[in-house]
Amino acid sequence: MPTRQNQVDLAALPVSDAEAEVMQVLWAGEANTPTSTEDIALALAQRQDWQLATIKTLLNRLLNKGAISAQRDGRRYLYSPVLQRTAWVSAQSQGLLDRLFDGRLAPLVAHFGAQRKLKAADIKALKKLIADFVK
Amino acid sequence: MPTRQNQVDLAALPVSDAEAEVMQVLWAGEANTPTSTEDIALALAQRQDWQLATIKTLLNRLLNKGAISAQRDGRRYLYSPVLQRTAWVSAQSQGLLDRLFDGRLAPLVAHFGAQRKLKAADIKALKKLIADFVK
DNA sequence: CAGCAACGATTACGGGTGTAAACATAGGTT
DNA sequence: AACCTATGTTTACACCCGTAATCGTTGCTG
Repeated sequence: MPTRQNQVDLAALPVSDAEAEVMQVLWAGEANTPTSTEDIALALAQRQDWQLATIKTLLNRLLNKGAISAQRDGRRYLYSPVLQRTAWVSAQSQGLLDRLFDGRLAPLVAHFGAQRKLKAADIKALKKLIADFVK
Repeated sequence: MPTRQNQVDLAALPVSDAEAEVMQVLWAGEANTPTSTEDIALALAQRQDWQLATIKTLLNRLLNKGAISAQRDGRRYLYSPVLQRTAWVSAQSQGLLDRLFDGRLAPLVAHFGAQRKLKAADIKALKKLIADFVK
């Protein structure tokens, strides 16, 4: 019963908000270095007010979902992300676009523009991005 | 008690996915015309395979949340959105930006670019948008 | 006027989620 | 050797959500 791992379609993995918070910590480790529960707890302490037990629960759920993997390290485990951040971000973003903007990016940008949510700096950044895309 | 209505901060209203589906129908009514349960059911039948009872449940939950209002019309009610689509879309979008892109739009666009998720038409549309913003 | 049908209101129920406490176990400590 | 403690595993529990079925009421119909 150590390393479970129901092989799953990673793209469709449902990761809850709290679980995502844990993933962020794993992803933050440069080069996806395996991370101990303790280090995860330390990192999370900055933003969440969770008991250690809560973090352990989330790690277990992520393990069972196959979103992370664990390798023994003495008396404990070190965890690594299996689900990659880029894939998750893409799925989240595309999901929102699909639900609200007919799956396309331009309407979202237009929405922000119409709502006057764009500062000059934002517009400038976008302009530069687009220019680079064309190239 | 017919018209409940706990007055709530509309911006922070948590509308679930299924509830949002109902809202979409109300928002689709031109000029936010009050809509009957029957018409809502008809509209939803296109996309969802829900029993009438399910729709009634969702309408009630939305009513209790204050996301919609109801006005009697004989033996039934006509429903209108209280939460406006634009506000909801903004909240959803901003939420995603905050969670994944440091609250800014450019990084999201950059992500799509980096993932090669942008077709030429998309880039063209974006370019035009940006140009108009500057003006 | 008795019964039916259309509505809304109430109740239901399993699964996911946030948030943990309790339990089990294996090293380290005295 | 006995105990403490860190660590993972199991169990808990309330609330939200998807999805309805059932109940109650009030017009309509024959």
